Amino acid sequence: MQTMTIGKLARLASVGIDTVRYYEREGLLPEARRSETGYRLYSTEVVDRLRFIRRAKNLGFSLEEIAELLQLNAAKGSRASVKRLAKQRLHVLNQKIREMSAIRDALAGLVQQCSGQGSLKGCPIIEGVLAQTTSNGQEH
Amino acid sequence: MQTMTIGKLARLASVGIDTVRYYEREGLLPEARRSETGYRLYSTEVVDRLRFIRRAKNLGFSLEEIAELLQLNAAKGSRASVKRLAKQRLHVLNQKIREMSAIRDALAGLVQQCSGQGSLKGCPIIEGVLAQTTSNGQEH
DNA sequence: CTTGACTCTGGACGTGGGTCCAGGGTTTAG
DNA sequence: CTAAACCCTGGACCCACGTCCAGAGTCAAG
Repeated sequence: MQTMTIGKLARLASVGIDTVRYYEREGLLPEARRSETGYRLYSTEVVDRLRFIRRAKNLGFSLEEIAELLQLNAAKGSRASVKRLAKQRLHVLNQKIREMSAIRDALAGLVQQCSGQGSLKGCPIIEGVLAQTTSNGQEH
Repeated sequence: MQTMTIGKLARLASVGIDTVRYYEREGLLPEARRSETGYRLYSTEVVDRLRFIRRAKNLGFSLEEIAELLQLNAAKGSRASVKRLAKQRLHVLNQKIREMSAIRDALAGLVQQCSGQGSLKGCPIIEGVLAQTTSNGQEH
């Protein structure tokens, strides 16, 4: 079997049919060949491409970044550019993990301090959130 | 100064005006008292409540969870229930951190293997994403 | 031939947490 | 008095990433 319609493709790649069409719209998949009656027809290579997309997504790449990767690939881009992209991703990822860990530690500290008994008056968790006498450099 | 309009409140709490109204709609803030001409009027306590919300959000609580916290507070809920909520949050947070770390490690491995030189053919990053001969227990 | 499974299109809807806008009224400084 | 700066409401819009729907055509099995 060399050619298949969208349903089979979707099944093989473990994505939804709508997702395939969505990726086509978004330019992550090339426009499919059509049968005489308008059905999209795919070769097995597209299964691989879809799996590539799915895995890159699992690695935390956004669809936009994946499109970029695919373009590099198609344009025979250099390894350097791929590495740059991956490093960027890695950086963002590390940043996020650090932030989340800080939050986790703060929360864990509060939970540990809390006896879990008694009324809310003086509950370390509530007070902990109330207190925090600014250390936040927020700002959108 | 005991009472203020929405703009000042928003400035003091470092949030947007629209955000304040949004929180009121969502039940995170009580409906404000109004002036004769319909302006919302706030006391300084509301600044604290807004800051509480902002900080809880910084700790990774969703608005829904924050509403729950505030209700516990208002209903004089027990410390146990607050602790339960916080522990839940902590659990989810740890889970996420673990997942992200796994992804980070996978990506870091690929980046390290990649020389950054040459064409894409044989680039460990691209191949790494292509390969991954299923280990994914994804689904929907 | 009919039934059911499959596909097509265009467009609406969903999430979470806001943000922005138009078209009005109000308050304050000069 | 006028202009600037503030406030009101209801509703549309934003992000990413899809998901679902209606209404219609197509294909394979029995």
